[in-house]
Amino acid sequence: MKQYEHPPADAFELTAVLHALADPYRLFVVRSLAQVQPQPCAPLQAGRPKSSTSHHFMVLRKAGIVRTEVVGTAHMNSLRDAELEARFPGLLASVLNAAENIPLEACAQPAS
Amino acid sequence: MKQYEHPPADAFELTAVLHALADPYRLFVVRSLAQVQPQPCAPLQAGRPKSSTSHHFMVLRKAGIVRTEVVGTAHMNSLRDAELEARFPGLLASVLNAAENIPLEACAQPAS
DNA sequence: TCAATAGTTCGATTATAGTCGAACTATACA
DNA sequence: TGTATAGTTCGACTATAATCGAACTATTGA
Repeated sequence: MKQYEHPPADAFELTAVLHALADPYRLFVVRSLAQVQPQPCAPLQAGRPKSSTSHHFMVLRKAGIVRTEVVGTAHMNSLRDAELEARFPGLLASVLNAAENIPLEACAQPAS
Repeated sequence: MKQYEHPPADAFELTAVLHALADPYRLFVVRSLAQVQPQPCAPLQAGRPKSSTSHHFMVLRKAGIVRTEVVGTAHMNSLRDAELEARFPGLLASVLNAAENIPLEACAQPAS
């Protein structure tokens, strides 16, 4: 049961985290995980092909925002919220709070 | 004395703000302005040509992070911190706080 | 009115990032 | 031992963004 590499919290880079959160679809994923955790990739695809979804999850993983555990055929994703909070206090919370005005579905759409 | 267009606070877009802050040089500008405010562009160039500097200030202005007032030949920049705080509470503060570990000079370098 | 200063705009170039189909891997389960 | 399911990897293409020199605009102050 091969698992993923995840950067340790002290290797998180602020600009990488901000960049990862600056994409509407990735923000949708993060918001969805904040509500239901953990979740596999499939229900979060929002109409994208699997290859695009996979790419965005990789960006989130490399930035340290998401942890992915392989459980059978499913890859279960959860937020590394405690580690992010320790490293960048208040950052994720303020982003999630700021996103609350935006309809969740609107975020999910592929580029218009 | 021609002035700039600045978006109203309720038109700020979260992803645009995050994208603007996700660039090392722009983060350097924002951190510098947080320390000394207002400042013209010139002392913040950090070795870049004027055209690059101008481009980055435009991104910051369009996102609503920076306000630029034309005063004589100088363009005085300041953070729209109160408006950002009202629109996205805690966001700018947590980014500035998170950036404190990073040496300010390191941010300023053009891409390595 | 002329030079100097501060910054913008333009256009070209390059680099980075997103998108997608197709082939591939790994697990589960019949 | 198939076959279905979940997700990755690869490679090509496209879109977006950064970079920079050169020409331009606006203001100041001699």
